[in-house]
Amino acid sequence: MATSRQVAQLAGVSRATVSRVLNGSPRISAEARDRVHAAMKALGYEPDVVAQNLARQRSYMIALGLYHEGEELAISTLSRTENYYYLDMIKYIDRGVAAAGYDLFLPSLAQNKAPENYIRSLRARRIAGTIMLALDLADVRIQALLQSAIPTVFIDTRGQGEHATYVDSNHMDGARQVTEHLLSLGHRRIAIVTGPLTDPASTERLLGFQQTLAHAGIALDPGLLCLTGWNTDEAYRATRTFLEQRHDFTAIIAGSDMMALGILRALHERGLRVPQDVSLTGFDDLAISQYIVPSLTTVKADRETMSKGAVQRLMALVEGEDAVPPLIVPSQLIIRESTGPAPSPSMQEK
Amino acid sequence: MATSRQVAQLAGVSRATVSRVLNGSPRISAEARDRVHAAMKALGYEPDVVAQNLARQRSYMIALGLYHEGEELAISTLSRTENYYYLDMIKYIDRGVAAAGYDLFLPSLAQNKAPENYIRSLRARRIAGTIMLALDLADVRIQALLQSAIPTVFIDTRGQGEHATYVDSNHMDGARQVTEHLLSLGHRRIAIVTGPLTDPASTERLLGFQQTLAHAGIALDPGLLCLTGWNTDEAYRATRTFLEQRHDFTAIIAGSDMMALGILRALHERGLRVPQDVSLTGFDDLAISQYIVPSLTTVKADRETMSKGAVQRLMALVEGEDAVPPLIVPSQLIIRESTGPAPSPSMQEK
DNA sequence: CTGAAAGCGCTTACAG
DNA sequence: CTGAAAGCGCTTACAG
Repeated sequence: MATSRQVAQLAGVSRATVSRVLNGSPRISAEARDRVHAAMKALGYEPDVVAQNLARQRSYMIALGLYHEGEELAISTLSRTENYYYLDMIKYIDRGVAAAGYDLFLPSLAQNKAPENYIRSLRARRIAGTIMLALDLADVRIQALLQSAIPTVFIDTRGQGEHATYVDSNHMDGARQVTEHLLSLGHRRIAIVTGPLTDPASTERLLGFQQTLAHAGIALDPGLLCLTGWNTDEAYRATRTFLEQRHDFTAIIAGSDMMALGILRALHERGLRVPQDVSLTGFDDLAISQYIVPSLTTVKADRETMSKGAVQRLMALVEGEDAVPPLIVPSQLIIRESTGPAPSPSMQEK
Repeated sequence: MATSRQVAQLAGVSRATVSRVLNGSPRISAEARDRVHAAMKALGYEPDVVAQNLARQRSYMIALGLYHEGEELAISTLSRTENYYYLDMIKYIDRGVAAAGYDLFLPSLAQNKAPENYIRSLRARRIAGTIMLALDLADVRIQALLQSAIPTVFIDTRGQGEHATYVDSNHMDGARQVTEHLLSLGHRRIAIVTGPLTDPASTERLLGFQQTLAHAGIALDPGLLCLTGWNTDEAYRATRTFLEQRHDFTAIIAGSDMMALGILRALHERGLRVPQDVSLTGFDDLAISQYIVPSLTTVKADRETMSKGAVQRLMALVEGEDAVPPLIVPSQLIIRESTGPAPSPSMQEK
């Protein structure tokens, strides 16, 4: 590996000049610039990122955290079905961050063992900022992050602070759309199988559901509310238990597409057909949702817009802007095979 | 952020001593150690990783590359359905790497624009080693990596070199198991819908399939071989086209679970039921495969063993061992709902 | 526009 | 066992 010293020598300039050329300083003569560029080419010079980071006292790395209640803040959790939703987001985040000249860093488990060191370890790496996915605002590490001066954008959690803002989808409106869709198909007894209400996304959706029902003159039956975890397996198990107690509904709104997959199986095992016997909807619109049989009616979260918005906001925070406003992205209902008219022996049409 | 200088001052020792304590040097007095530890606690000291990396001329970061033909070597590709298979692997890799005191680094797109700089940029970061998933050995960057002294473990691609080894699953035996399973169910006309034969995994499986058929006295009908891409959508489209030409088979072996999902939809749209009309099998055993309806018979790749083996081998390479032997992990057939007896109007039982 | 010098916060032979 | 000093490869006021 060639060093800036060698480049300087070959170009017949000082290392300071090499550095200036490298960093696109304006006060440099065209001639010096050309000589340095030629020398860099000749030597195959690539600046030492580690040394740059030390000298500049900052790095061009963005930490990416992933979090679900009780879980670690690590990429490991990506393999959990409840996190498939984040895969595209990571794609767009990676691209956005790369375009801005940053790299993604994934803090691993080792650092999470001592929560009180979380911030310190980010600092020790001169992390420029962090993007946090799906987390629990009450977590001590998150609180520490909010207190710190580290620029942060939260996705799917509404964390705000002097150096923090968020990006989220409009859960309430999504719930409204899907509820109206089911109502228009004649469904009156609609069950909800969703994630814990400690998660604001669940609560907002529940609210949208409730309001829409109320508009239609229908009271929410608390016995049709089934709370469970966000992943496929938990939804599957919860639905099995739920079906043993109740089956006087004609539709289920699942908290996510991956949950819907588990619910679909539970219904299947019970001999209930979708959508002939029960209509089923999800949230998210994952890649697989259009392929499963039946394909899934769902509320699409515009993850591309959210991710790009997150990167753009993070860069603003990194540049020193404060009071960066949050972004709420619209949700969109996508109708597929899993929803159909309410079966006739159900409630009468209005 | 406290520095080692402040720690030294508070403890009444030199910075060299602080450094020695930090790195667990044996030649240090218990008394000095205690004083330094106390000072570190008092100041909330966390060593500056960037400075350590520069001084040591190495970092404790492992680069993780992901690659499919024509694609970038980036985490972005994780969102493609053909890469869901790698999600658990990343989990185990992250954990293994963290346990060894390393962090994961995801080289992003920006660096890939200039392929000739790929190695340099890894070097410039003092990357300790790399783990490469699913890639094309012929790629120029991979060739450069093999030439370089950077320790590398390939997963699912058999790259070897002085500083490189690989971990793979036993594709041929997996193909044998699934073929025997279908034969035992009375299937005689079996179609294969798989990824391109430029990928050795496909070729090995085809070989296993072919050999097993031959053992049973059956010749491979080339018209029952359908080559396409690894993702869900490509498999779906290819199967649709395929079904317009042929439907004189009673079973399909898909190249992966995600491909099977697309094939399932194509069959569904054609009015063919699984497994009553056509049996269907996958490869991989993804989390969703047990939930989709019908649940999928598949060949499980033991991703936990593969990943752990990869980390262990990478650490050996990083420690300077050479000629680290590769690891081939056994495959295991998992029988679920998507396979059943060949329908009666098919070939006669033997 | 350009260079000499100090500094970023560690580590590590070299002496003792 | 411990310290003084040099070094890792850059960047950046400070002069000129």
